[in-house]
Amino acid sequence: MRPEPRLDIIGAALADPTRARILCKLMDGRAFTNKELSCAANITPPTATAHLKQLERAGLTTSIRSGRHVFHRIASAQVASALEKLSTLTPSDHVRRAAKPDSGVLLARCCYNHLAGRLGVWITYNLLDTGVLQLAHGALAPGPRYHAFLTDLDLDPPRVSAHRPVAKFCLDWTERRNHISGSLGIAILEKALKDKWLTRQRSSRALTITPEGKIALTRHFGLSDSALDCLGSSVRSMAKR
Amino acid sequence: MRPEPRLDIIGAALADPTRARILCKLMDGRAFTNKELSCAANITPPTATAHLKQLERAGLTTSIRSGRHVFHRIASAQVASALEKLSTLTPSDHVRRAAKPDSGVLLARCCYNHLAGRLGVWITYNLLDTGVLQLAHGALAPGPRYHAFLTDLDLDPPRVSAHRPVAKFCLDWTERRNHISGSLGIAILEKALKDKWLTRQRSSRALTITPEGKIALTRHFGLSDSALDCLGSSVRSMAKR
DNA sequence: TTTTCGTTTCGGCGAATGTCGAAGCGTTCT
DNA sequence: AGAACGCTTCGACATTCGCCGAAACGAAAA
Repeated sequence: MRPEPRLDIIGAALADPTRARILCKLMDGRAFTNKELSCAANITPPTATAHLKQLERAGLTTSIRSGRHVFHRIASAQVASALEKLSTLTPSDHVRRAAKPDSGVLLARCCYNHLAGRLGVWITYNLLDTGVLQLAHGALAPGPRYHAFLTDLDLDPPRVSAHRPVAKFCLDWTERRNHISGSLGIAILEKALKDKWLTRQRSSRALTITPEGKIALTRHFGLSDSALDCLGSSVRSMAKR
Repeated sequence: MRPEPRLDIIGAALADPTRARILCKLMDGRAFTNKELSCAANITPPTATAHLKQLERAGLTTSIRSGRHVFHRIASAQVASALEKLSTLTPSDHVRRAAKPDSGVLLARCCYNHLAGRLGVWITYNLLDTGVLQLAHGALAPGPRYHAFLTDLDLDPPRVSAHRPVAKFCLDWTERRNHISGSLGIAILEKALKDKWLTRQRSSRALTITPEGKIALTRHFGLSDSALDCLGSSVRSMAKR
């Protein structure tokens, strides 16, 4: 047949709004059951089954049985990153119409396994400003303060290999600006969740900044009150448009 | 509404096999008319119009009128790279069934504006081996022989800025291995086409290596006869599976 | 064992969509 | 001006697909 990639197979899997919602729900990296997903997407379990089957056949998700539950999750980090990249292309009028300013999604959210949203962008630029990371030919590399930063946060130095970058840019669909993924990005999100700087919200990828989190983020990433206000107000100002 | 990216909008645009074929045809970076595309996709002009309208509405393509012709092309490099990344996810059984071993697509093809396929992979590793490029924390950076290489090939030194990497990895859907894009990748393909080392094939992204090209590629990228045979035979060996 | 519950299969309904032929419109060539 | 050509719109047809309710299946709990 045609010696071309079958874009339509994956496209068809993404083509339905309901499936897109399911995928977005799964994009925080956790696994969910049929019932949870059908509830989140406002459909009945039979319909969810059909959708999940399609997603799995297209290779976008995987499922494992555990007793009478079946857990579904994104098939791989590769899939997650391709989907995130695709989100970038969403026509801007749709994003603006869809994004409720008071939802936390614009402020802080997780992107498969690392931090995104305005907070993610902020942290990234702070890491660059303070020399923890630096730009080298358009790519992110450890900077002079890199090891001090790891010690400060009590992080294991991520295994730095040629094939697994410490940090790389990941384009954010709400901000259209880069934030960091890579092993450092993953470690930061893990740390923030473990120490309860951020807590997951029930039914979305949004994250909430706890009081302790505010203190810690201020200390480690220079997230001043005014910066927080600024993040908040820029969210609010978007609502008026 | 939902504060989530509308993956389904782009998904719907990709969902149809015919549209996928059109996109693949456009992925070589050139612009084509309605008629050319309808012919390539085995549909009538009216149908092509409908498809191209959808692609344009989804922001994947752009069109410009020129007299009584309308040329369509991929909307941006960003779209091209997202699509290429998405191609990576194509279920492997479909790729294997679809890829005819004797078509040149596996050997050498262009990926929007740079070189891909086995030749692209080969050249990338050769550039790394010879110190033209080097790995720095998982990213590509110019190596010690970088400027000598540019002089040797009579290339203008691409503008190296922090925001426009000289070279970056681009995952190939046939090889599942990295090859280079970025300004250097673009320059190499341009040079190869201009000096007729490679010629485009009529109706696909595949490229043909000319006799002069073989000599030049041998000189500049160490592409020995045995390496060529190896590339060819590994193509052949894939056919048996 | 019986009950409960999560998941899946099946059948049917309604909406959306890919396809084409015929016809209309605008540009270019003769 | 007239003919040729490329693109688009329109109408009609067949197919696909999302969705749900009812019912079946299978594992856990009572």
